[in-house]
Amino acid sequence: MLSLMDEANEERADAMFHALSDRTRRDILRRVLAGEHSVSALAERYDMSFAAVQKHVAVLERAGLLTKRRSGRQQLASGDVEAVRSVSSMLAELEHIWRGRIDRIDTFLKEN
Amino acid sequence: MLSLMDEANEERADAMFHALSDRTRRDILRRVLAGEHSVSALAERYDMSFAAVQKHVAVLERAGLLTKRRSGRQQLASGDVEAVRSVSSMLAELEHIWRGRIDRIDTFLKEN
DNA sequence: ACAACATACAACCAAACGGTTGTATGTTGT
DNA sequence: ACAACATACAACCGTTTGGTTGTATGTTGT
Repeated sequence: MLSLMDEANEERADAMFHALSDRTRRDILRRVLAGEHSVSALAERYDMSFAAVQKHVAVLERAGLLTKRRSGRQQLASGDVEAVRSVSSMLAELEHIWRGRIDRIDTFLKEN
Repeated sequence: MLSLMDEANEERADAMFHALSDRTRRDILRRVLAGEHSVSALAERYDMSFAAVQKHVAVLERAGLLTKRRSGRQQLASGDVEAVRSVSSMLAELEHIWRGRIDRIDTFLKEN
């Protein structure tokens, strides 16, 4: 039960950090967090094929970092700030682990 | 000048997010944030070869997420919380971009 | 001195990644 | 109806990734 949820969380983490590990994808994410953009509007901004940009958008979508909604023949992509926050909270957990270590050191120093 | 700094930052971001995109590496990072561990002590914890774990440690080190110090024949790895914070601040920048969008929407709604 | 240990690194391999081109499927405007 | 547009997706290709084994180098304790 617990390990299954952890497994799912780790999988989400894998997908999110992987999605964020590419420059073009981070740039796309900035644009779609600032506002809705169609896939072709996004593609115009980069020096690569439409298909390449479309794949990057798909990676971000699979990671949950953006969602798409249809508007006529266009697919409008929009950044999901909640997903960004969930990545932040994973990092906050890491910082929390570190703080525990520092607290242990402080306690040791004060008691000796 | 500015673009060179951005280039360096993007490269750091690439390395950090890539380092964080692997389960085993995130787990290693948790351990070394909690306290110093030798590479072989870390390797004992995982169902893979010593060399594989050593490579994971090297990836985390190149990304600046951990540092090593020699102690006799051991190499003690320690997590760098500042690097974790710098990743957090990249995400905070994304959230800031999103907030700008929301503010623009709010302003529009109030003025109309 | 030397055996055991801790680490690093090269060479190799299958799988995944980031890009390409080409094709299929909807949607729009005339 | 149909030409143009917007998107999706398959097939392919060179590079990178995450793993392996084997070997070299340094350090320790007896």
